[in-house]
Amino acid sequence: MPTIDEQVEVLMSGAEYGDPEIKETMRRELRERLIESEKEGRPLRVYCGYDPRTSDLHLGHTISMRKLRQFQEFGHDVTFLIGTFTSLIGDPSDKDKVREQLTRQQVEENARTYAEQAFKILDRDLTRVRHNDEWLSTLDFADIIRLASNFTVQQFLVRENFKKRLDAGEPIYLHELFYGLMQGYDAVAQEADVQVGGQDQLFNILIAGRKLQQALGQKPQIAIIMGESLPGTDGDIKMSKSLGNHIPLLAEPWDMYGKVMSVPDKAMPIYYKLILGRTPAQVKELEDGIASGVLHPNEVKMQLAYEIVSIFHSPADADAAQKRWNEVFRSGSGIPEDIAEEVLMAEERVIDILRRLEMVSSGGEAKRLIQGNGIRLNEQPVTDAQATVTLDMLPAVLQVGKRKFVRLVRA
RNA sequence: GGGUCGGUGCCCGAGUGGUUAAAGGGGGCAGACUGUAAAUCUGCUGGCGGAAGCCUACGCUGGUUCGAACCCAGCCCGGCCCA
Repeated sequence: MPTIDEQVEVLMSGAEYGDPEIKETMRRELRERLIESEKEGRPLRVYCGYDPRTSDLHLGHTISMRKLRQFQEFGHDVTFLIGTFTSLIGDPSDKDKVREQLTRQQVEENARTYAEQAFKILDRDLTRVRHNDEWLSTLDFADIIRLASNFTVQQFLVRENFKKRLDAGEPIYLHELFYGLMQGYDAVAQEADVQVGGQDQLFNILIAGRKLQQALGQKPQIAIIMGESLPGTDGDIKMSKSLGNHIPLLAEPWDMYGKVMSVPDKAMPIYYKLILGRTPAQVKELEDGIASGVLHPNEVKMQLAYEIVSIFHSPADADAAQKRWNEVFRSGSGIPEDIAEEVLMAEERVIDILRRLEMVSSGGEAKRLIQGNGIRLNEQPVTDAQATVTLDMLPAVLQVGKRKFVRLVRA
């Protein structure tokens, strides 16, 4: 087992607070708490919360999960907290979308798959999975007012997120203030020693959580705020489902592989660092290798995709995805072997086949694709919007763009 | 409650009576090229229809008009200022 100081080094790595003094304070408190823990033989209670409003976690979430894993490896008590309560309430900020409120069942279902996904990183046997409606749903209005009385509005308004919107004249809903409060109460209810989160959670963890714990006579939790966030497939903006630049942990191997390959070259180093856990020295070696021409960027990216698929699926799946990638993009034929087959019963228009198989979303889209040479039949661009496939043309491979295929066969 | 500004296509945002399925940007998709679904350049970017054409769309509901995103009335929602 590493020494306390070594542990502190590992556990604080990657944490940033936008203020060196806070970082020092957190480092010091963590060290003290670790010593205390060792003396009392009591593992630290560590947790990170995840919002189950959407059904899938993505690569960006794995950064905090890796951090939890580190605590786990040092023998601490890790809780994977699922924010079921907040999801049941629903967030009315998208008011004109009338977001359908998730039912308890849906939330339960999401929560269940959440933990499954998380176990790709966390140790299943050592992870406590809890839902915050366990304690939040039992508070009554008087409790909430009492909790709220520990804060001033000004304390909330220093939060950058709110300040910016206030200055820009954008709405801030009252319930948003309560979200911070609820999350702070999570820390209280669990008597947390440590909470892990991203930059967007800085306020909730560092201010709301700690303050509330102190007000209620607990020792304030240590905040581990992960400094770097993972850019999405666009390479610039933080990965998020709502921006559509995410890579879901549940993505199929081939899709996951391709999505990683679509990440711009410039983002490769940070992926190696945050997702594969390469050390700064190793990352620098990669960068230097590419710069000097020793390493080929395409090979480096394929390696990245391969390793990521291996982690979240299996090496065998990664092999298959890579093989297919080579077939489609690097060999002459461009048609992979393992594609779906569809039986054609009678002559049918290409447009109708595509629509029937949901390879296009509308007839208009199909026509546009045909105009742009985006649809191929046996590798020949289809140029006539009315083209049909007759039975004596079978078997034939119909292709949309570079990555959607179907093999049409006789009955 | 009063004043005022605003609500436009996936998102942001122009448009203020007719050539407006609605400028521009982002995003997305496709093509070329390549080292990949990187980068770069180009094209496309409501639905149905073989086509002619039809339908839907500028917060909601009515109205004026040959014709409305655009004018009028009421309503709903938001920002700011005042109370």
